[in-house]
Amino acid sequence: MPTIKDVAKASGVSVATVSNYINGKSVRKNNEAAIEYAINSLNYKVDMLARSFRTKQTFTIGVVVNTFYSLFYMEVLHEMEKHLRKNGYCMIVFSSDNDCENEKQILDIMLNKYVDAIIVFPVSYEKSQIESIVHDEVPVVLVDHIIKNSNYPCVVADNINASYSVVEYMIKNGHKNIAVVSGHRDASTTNERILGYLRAFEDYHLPVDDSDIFIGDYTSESGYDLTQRVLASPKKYTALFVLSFDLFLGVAMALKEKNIKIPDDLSLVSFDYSEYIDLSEKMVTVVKQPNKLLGVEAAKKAIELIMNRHESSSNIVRCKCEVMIRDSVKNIL
Amino acid sequence: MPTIKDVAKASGVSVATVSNYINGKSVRKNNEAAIEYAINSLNYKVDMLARSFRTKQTFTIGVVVNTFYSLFYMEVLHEMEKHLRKNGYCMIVFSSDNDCENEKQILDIMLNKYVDAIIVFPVSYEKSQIESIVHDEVPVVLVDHIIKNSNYPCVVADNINASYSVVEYMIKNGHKNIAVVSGHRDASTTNERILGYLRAFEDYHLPVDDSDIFIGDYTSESGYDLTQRVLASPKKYTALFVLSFDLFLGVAMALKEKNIKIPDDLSLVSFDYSEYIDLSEKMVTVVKQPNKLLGVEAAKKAIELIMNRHESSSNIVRCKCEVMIRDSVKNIL
DNA sequence: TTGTACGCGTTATCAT
DNA sequence: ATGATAACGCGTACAA
Repeated sequence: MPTIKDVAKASGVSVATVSNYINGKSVRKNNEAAIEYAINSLNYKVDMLARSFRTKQTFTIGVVVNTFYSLFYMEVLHEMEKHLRKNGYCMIVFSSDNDCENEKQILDIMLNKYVDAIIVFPVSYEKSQIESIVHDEVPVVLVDHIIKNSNYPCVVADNINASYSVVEYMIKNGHKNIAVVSGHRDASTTNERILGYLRAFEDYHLPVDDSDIFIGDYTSESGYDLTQRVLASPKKYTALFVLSFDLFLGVAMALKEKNIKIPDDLSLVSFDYSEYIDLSEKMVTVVKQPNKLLGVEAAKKAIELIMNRHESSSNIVRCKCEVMIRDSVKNIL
Repeated sequence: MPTIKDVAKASGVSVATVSNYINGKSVRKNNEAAIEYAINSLNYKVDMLARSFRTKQTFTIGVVVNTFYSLFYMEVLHEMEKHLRKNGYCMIVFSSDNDCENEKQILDIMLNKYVDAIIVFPVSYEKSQIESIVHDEVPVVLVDHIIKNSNYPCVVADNINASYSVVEYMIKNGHKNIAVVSGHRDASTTNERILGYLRAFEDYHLPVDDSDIFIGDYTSESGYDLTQRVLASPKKYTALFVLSFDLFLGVAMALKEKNIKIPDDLSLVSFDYSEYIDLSEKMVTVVKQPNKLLGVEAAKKAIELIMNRHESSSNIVRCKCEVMIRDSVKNIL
C-alpha cells in the first residue's frame, strides 16, 4: 500500500502539501495536478487508521439498541445506516439486551474505540448511567426514550398526541371502558402513551381508574397474560388499547383462543403499525410510529453534534405518529 | 488519559515490559504486581486506536446484509452481535439494499477501515465481485447464499432437505398439484428450495412442470401478484408452497381478499417461521430457518479464520431447518 | 509550502 | 529468560 510519502515523492512536493491537498486546503495549481496524478497512478488511499490515530476521529458512530429482535429497530436501523453512510459514517452496533450492565460495558467499549458519537436507545430510564460513563468525551443522542434530568438531545415519537387522538377516536365511538395493555411504566414512551390516554379521558370528562391500566412488559407473552386478566376483570371493557406490537401479538393469540371477534365482541387499537399486523383477520386501527424518521433524525443529530460540539442544546426532536383508522373499533353509540 | 509510558514510569519498568505483561507474556513476578498496581491506580486502558494503528487489527468485523428491513436479518444479527461481543469483537454493519454497487462500495469502506473479517450476505450470486475487491486481504464468510466458484467458507440453511421434507409431507397428504411461490431463482437459497421440491416430486414419481413455479421477488407485493396468477391459472392447485415470509404476507392478503379458506379451500406451507406468522387465522405449517444458528456460526467462522488464516478451507456449514407441522395442510387422500 | 514533532502501543535488537 | 531502548507506522498540525 502506498503511503502519503510515496505520493509526495512521486509528485515532487512535501507530505504536508499532499496532506493539505487531500484535506481540501489550497495548493498551487501545478502541484495540485501533480499530486492528483500521483495519487491516481499509485492508487493511493488515505489510511483511515493512521488518520484516526492522529485525529481521534474515526468516522464511526456507535449505536446501542435494546435488541435487534424487534420490528421497531429493524426500521430505525435501516434508515439510520443509510443516512450515516451517505454522510461518510459507519455504524457500529450493539444490543444491550435490555440490561443495564451490558449498556455500561458497551459504552465503555465504544469510548475505547473512539466512536465520534453515540446513539443510544437507553435501557436505564431513571438516573442516567450514561453521563457518568461518557462524561463529555463524545456527543450522545438518545432515541425513543427520554431520560429524566439528562442533558442529551433526544429523538422521540410524539406519543402523547398520537395516543390522545386515537383514544379520542375510541371515545367518540362511544367507548368509555377502555383497558390499556401496557409495558413497564418507567419507560418515558410508555408513560407518554398512558398520559395521552388519561388526558383524552379527562378532556371528555370521563372517569379513569388506575386499574384500567394493565402493566406487563413488552413481550407477546405479557400481552397474552394481560389479556387474560382484562377479560377476567369484573369491569366490562368494550375496547382494548395495546401499547406495542409485541404486546399485540399476545393479545391477538389470547383473543383468538377465546374466539373473541374484533370489533363485534371487543374493539381494539394498537400501537406500532407494520405490514405484519395486517395478517390479522380484521384490519386493526393502529398508530404508526415514525420509525424511519426516528432513525434519520437521530443520525442527523449525531452528525450535527460532531460538526458542532459546543451546540449542546439539550433539545428534543418529536416525530409525529400517524393514526391509521381502520376496522377494529366498533361504533357503540 | 494515562499511556503505557505512565504505567511504565509508575511501576518502575520499561514500556516493553508493560506491553509484554498486557499481552500475556511472562514477566517477573514482582514486576507483575507493580504493573498491575500501576494500571489500576492510574486506571490505565490500552488505547485501541494506537494498538490497531500498529498491529492493523481492529477487533471489528464488518457485516453486509441485504437489508435490515427483514425478520431474518433481525434474528441473525442479534445472535451474531452477541457472539462477537462475547469474543471481544465489534460489529460494523452495512446494508447493501440488494444493490451490487452498494456492496462494492461497502467492501471498499470496510477494507479501508481494516476490519478483521467480513461477513457478507451476498447480493451478487453469480460471479463474485467480492473476490476481486477483497482479494486475500481479509477473511470473508458468506452467509445464506452460496456463490458459485467462490472459495469462501459459507454458512447456509439446509434448504434442500427442509424443502424436500415439507413437500414430501404435502405429497403424503395427497397433494400432487403444488404451486411454488418463489423469489428470483438466481439466489442459491431459492434454487435449493426449488430443488428440494423437485426431488420430492421425482422420488414420488409425480410429474412436475416448470410452470408450477411462480417466480417473483422476495416482497409481499410479489407474493400478492403471484397468488393472483396461481389462482388464475388453468391448472387447479390444491396447495401452495411459499418460499419466504415476505412472500407469505402477500399471499395471505390475496387469499383473504378472495375469501379462500386455509386449509379447506387450499393447503398452504411457507418458509420462515416467526411468531408473527401466528397472527394468521390458521396455524400455518412452516419451515423454521435456523436463523440464530446462522448468526452464531457465521460469527464463529469469522473468528476462526482470523485466528487461523492459512486454514482457508472453503467449507460449507449447513444448519438444519425445523419443519413445523401445523394446521394448514388438508389431507385430501 | 515545508520540515518535523507528535500520537502511542508494538516489536526488533541489544543488553543483562 | 527478562528487560531496556529505539525504530516503526502514517497522517496531521504547527512553526518556520
